[in-house]
Amino acid sequence: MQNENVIKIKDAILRNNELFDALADLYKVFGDGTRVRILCALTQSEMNVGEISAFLDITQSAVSHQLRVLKTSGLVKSKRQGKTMIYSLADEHVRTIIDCGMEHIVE
Amino acid sequence: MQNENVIKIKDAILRNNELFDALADLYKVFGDGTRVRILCALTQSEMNVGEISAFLDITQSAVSHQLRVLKTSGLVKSKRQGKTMIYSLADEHVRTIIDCGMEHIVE
DNA sequence: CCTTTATATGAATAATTGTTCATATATTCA
DNA sequence: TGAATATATGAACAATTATTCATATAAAGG
Repeated sequence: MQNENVIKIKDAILRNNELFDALADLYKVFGDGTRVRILCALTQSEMNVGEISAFLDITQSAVSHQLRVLKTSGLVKSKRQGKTMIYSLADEHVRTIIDCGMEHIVE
Repeated sequence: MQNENVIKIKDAILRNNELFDALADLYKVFGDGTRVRILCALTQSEMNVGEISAFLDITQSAVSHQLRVLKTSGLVKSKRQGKTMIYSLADEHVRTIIDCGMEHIVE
């Protein structure tokens, strides 16, 4: 009894559900004070882990854990430079999303 | 290697801790599938609780709980119409923030 | 009033998550 | 190679949170 249209509609809903979940997952990453601080710090300039840690006064371990979250979700990228790892924003979208939120806050 | 500029920037960030927390709290609200669905539904048109519940196939209680979160954080508003409560987006920022996230997703 | 319908809310539970501590891995340099 | 430095990671713990179930409140109509 599953005609083509029903299947299409189901697919559409499924696709949308995945989209919503992806959207929620993205915002979840921004929904933590430490991660927002790291991202905002990186909007100013790229930094290595130690610098971020010192700059934001957060333990190295916590920074490292959160950087992994940020990298996994594609918001930051890293490059090795000798013993240190330099992190930077993955793309301009990150800046845009932060700005979007800021505008709502300071309204 | 903490020169004056670093210290200044650090102070600025520390003073803005409240801002970052506010920003994180805002994104936290978007960081849940149910709430994103509700918000997206409301971008189409205002709806009462029962309609949202049926439309998204979520229990009335869950919808009501999340609507409270959304209202407390200023993302939706409500008006009573007889026995029903009609919810709508509080302002255009909500739409903008969702669009911002969408753009990142579908890149 | 009493019943029905719509919505809100409180308590309990399960699941997720951020930090810390200890330790592992990786790179440089003596 | 061995020591020192930088970063990553795993386990454990505490805290937050989303849902469910039961029930309370609120409005409308008889």
